[in-house]
Amino acid sequence: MSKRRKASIEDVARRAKVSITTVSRVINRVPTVSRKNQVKVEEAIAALKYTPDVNAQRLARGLSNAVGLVMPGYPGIFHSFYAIELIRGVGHACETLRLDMVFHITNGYNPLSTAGVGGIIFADIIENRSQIEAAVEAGVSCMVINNIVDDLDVSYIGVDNIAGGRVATDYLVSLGHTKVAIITGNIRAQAGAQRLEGFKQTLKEKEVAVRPEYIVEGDYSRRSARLAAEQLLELPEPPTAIFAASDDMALEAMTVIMERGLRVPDDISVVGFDDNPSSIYGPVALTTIRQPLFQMAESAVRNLNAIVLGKKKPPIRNILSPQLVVRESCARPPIQ
Amino acid sequence: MSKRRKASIEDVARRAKVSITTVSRVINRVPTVSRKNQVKVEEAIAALKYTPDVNAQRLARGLSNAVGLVMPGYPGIFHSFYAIELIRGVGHACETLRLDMVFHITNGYNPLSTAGVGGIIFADIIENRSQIEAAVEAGVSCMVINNIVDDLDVSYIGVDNIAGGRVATDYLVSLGHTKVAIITGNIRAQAGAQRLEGFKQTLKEKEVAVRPEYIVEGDYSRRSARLAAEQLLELPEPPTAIFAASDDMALEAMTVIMERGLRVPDDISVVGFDDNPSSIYGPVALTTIRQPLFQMAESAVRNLNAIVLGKKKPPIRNILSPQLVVRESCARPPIQ
DNA sequence: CTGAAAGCGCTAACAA
DNA sequence: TTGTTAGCGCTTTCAG
Repeated sequence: MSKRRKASIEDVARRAKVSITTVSRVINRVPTVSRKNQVKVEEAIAALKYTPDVNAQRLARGLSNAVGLVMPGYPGIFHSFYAIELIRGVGHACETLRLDMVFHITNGYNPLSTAGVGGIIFADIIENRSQIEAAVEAGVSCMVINNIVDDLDVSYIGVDNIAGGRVATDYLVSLGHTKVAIITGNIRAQAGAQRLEGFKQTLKEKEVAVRPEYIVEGDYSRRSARLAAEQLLELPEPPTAIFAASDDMALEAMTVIMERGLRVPDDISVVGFDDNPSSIYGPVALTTIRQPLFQMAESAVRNLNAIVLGKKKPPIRNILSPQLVVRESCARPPIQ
Repeated sequence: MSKRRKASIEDVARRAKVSITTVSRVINRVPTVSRKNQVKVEEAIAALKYTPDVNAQRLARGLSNAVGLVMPGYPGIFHSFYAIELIRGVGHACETLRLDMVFHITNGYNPLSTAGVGGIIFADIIENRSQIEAAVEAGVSCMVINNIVDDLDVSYIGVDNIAGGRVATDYLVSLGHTKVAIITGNIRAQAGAQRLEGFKQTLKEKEVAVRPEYIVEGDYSRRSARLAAEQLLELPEPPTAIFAASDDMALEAMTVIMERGLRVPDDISVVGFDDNPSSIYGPVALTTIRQPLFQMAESAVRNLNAIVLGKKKPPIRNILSPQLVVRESCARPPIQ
């Protein structure tokens, strides 16, 4: 392993007997290079196994081809379909746009090293806005997913979570349920809070009692859902329908229900949120609210990139409508 | 939003009435700065909201404070405890070492942009070695997790997967099982193949038949485990014990078993691999093989960093012993 | 179509 | 303790 210094553009130029500029041109696919030089340079590059130094490129260009993805590091986040889909989506978009994805798992408080990235995607939940404020202040373009931030100069894309909560709840009520419970997501985050809000709104409008004991807090983890479901089932008057703020939690709730010898949907109806494909494979396919996470993430990257490149003017704001996907986990309530 | 150009080190120097070098010194905490200048510079930095340009730093230092994490993007990877723990571990270590984590999800074939990172961690499965070879060739330090690569100048850390497979299988056999099946991991990856290898070795040594129909291939996803478990249970002579190459798969297998009205461990024993905490919460706590993924990931980052900084000489190679964690999912086989 | 030269913002000798 | 200066490797005017 001769630890020879990495070849630089100068080495290539020398070897190809052209100027550094010409080499730069072929690297960047600038068309104004003669076929002959083009070939010479490419040969030199191959021979020297030359790869451009991104740091030098970024410095010279004054632009970074990296996008930051920041996610809160609370327990369970990584076990959520939600987070995973966003990572996949961002990762995929970065791959096709040849962007680096700088991934930050954060507690939400530590200052972020916004440095070195062209833009930042704040994914998932933000309990605390200091990081995003700092990023805006530092002049870095920001894109927020699933969290409406109208008072800052940032873009966002997300689903209408209040509407999502409403659609789910409305469906359950329309089936005839009056004892409907919710296992919430993290309610210190906007998405979780809004899903709950939609739930309450609909119940009120339909004149169905909103019982405090039917509102139990989860955090998107299966574990929290198990606890929540157990708590719900042990109630003197258990609900006949449960809306879980994520499919993962809905799945776990179904498992708990079945473990107790009850049936879904005969005894208890369940609706989830996300449209996680794995919710099709269980014993009972889950009725859910679809939010196109992967696409949202991809779109976030593309738009952010366009902003960074100056091709679009921020803020870009995009709220999608969540959609009910009816499968097998809901039915009319059992007759008393 | 006055899009004023970001303050540079020169602006700070001018404002603090010192040289650029002095500013650089306070940024980098070089002790030889007078208290007075120190304060002046800090004030200027605060006033200008200055943050160093990492690209310029990296270029000047000839060193990148970023580490790459590359993971294969095959379906299901992100739903695995395995991948998640590694991401968390790497992320955590990066956070404490103030390193950027550049995350690459790859198909294993596309050339990696190794550029711009000080070192690369290849996590999880590598079906194809071209990327790692390219990285080595490019002179980037590499650290491979859970995959022994002795013929390349790379470091690795991992668990002894053959031993893991042996321990699990041995435990089952020692309980008296003779009809023991395996749901493998991705066997195109070393870890998956070795777990299977350990399984076979032990069976042979203990003179228990290795039946082909008892070896069914999974890919660490719950879905694949469900399919595998169903296939196993539908055999004319179903196994009395199942070793799944991940806890996720073991959990899914248990679910399938229970759905069919069979009991764990009374009818069928199950052992997993990982020691995923969520395998404690189900109806039957899972017996499993522990591999300290989070710690392995952290250690990978620390060692890699030490190598990049020249504080340790590669290759650093570290194979840990997996450990059996006995809980409730295994018992003696049922009496015929 | 090509090349010379001026930076990009910072670090690290080296001198003072 | 401080400042001068020469790069780090690349892009990008601007002339030719």
